[in-house]
Formats: sequence, C-alpha cells, structure tokens
Amino acid sequence: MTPTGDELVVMLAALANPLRLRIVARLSGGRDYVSRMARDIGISRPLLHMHLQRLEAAGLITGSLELSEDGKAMKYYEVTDFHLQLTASAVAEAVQTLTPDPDKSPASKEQT
Amino acid sequence: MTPTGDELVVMLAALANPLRLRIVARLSGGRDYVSRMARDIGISRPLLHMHLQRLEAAGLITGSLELSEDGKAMKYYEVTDFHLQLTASAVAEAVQTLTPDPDKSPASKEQT
DNA sequence: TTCACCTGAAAGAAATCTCTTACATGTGAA
DNA sequence: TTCACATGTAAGAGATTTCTTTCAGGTGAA
Repeated sequence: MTPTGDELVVMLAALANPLRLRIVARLSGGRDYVSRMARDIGISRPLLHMHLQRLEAAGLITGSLELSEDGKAMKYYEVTDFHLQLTASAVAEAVQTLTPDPDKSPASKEQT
Repeated sequence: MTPTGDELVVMLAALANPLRLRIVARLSGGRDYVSRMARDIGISRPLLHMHLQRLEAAGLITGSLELSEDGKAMKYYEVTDFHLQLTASAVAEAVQTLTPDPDKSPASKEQT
C-alpha cells in the first residue's frame, strides 16, 4: 500500500502542478468526463487529456470508457482514495526503495 | 500552518525529484554541511547547492552559515518538521487558495 | 606563497514539461 | 449528407528543469 520511492516520485510530480491540482479537486466532487471538464475548466481537450493521463499513470485517478444512453463514448474519470503522509521520516523510508542511480553510486572503481 | 495552494505546489515540486528525496532522507538523519554531502552523495557541489536552495525555498529544510572551530565557513542544513497530508479532499481545500490563472477564468468577455 | 578546505554564483547544453494546432475516429439527430 | 457531440493522437513551439563547467571569494596550515 505504501508507494515505493519511484512511485512516490511519480505521484508527487503528478500533483506538483496547479492545473492538475484543480483537476483532482474537481474530481473529488464527483466523476466527470473529459470534454465537459475541458469546457468548464477552460482549457483545450488535448491538454486536459495529457494531464489526465499523467494523473492516471500516478494512480491518483482512474478512467473508464462508457457508453452514454444516446450511444456516445464518454470517458469518465474519478479519484482513487489515495492518502499520502509526507514527513521527513516517511521520505527517508521511501528513499530505500528508490531505483539506484547507476552514475552516483560509490561503486568500486576497479574492474570496469 | 496548512500551506496555501501555491505553497503546496512549491513543496510538491521540491519533493518530486529522486535526488532531492535522497537529500531530505539524508538530512532526516541529522544536519550536515554542503561540501560533505556533495562528496558522500557523489554529485557536484553546485548541483547540490541548487537542490538545497529549491528545498529551502519550499520550507522543507533550513540552512545556517556557521563558523567551524578552525574558522571556516560551513553551511549546515537541517530538515524542518513538515508533515503534509495528501488526499483528494485536502487537495480540494488547497486549490481554493490557489492563485487564479488569469487566462483560464470564465471572465466576462466584454470590456477589454 | 601555496595548498586544502569552505562558500557562492554565472553560463550554457541537454532533457523534460506544458501547451496549441491539426488531424483522424466514432455516434445520433436534422 | 452535414452537424454537433464524443474520443484519441501526432507535431512543434516555448518555457522550465537539470546538470556541468568555470569563475570568484574566504579561512587556516605547511
């Protein structure tokens, strides 16, 4: 349940944007489909699409393609109930499961 | 105490980076000064300097310039005890104190 | 003086993120 | 058929982030 270090980075990066925060805030009030949100928020649909993908990739929202009564395909998104606890020690723990950066490790310099 | 929407974005952006997470993790184990951390972590001092500034600007760490016994200037950093609660509704609340995006507001189109 | 340590900051390359415009798909109704 | 709605994706400009290299200052000790 606790995200790995890498997952945490993805989640934080997804939330570290005003527009995406607005999107999450909006969806926390109920599910909605792409085109309507784009109209309401006042941004282009492709742009919203991109932000939604980013949020979904982070596991913060989920989307499902549904058919409306009149037969149109609508993609509804809703928030997942994530809850992250961010403190220095929580970060310290998450870092342990962070993919090592091949470059910066102390590594023995012998034997390439 | 609860950060505004704008502050939250800055904090999240500061944490949304593997290297900066490592820095926070390290400082959570005790204060340290710049050059030593750079050596240990294995990155250049200017680069570390930049990341530290970013974390300090977000209020996650604080630095203080001190004089060591042998008279050298050392900049020590330590973590602040931040704790962020990240949930959809917390985001919804923070968004209310987000600086409005002049562009995307519904705004009356008359009278430029 | 020269060396080893500490600090800060500027310049530029490379990668990533954000956003717009444009194109292509499908449906039901007029 | 054409319109109004829905979906997705690709191409490119512009801004930001990340990182290296280079320069500048300071201290105490050899």
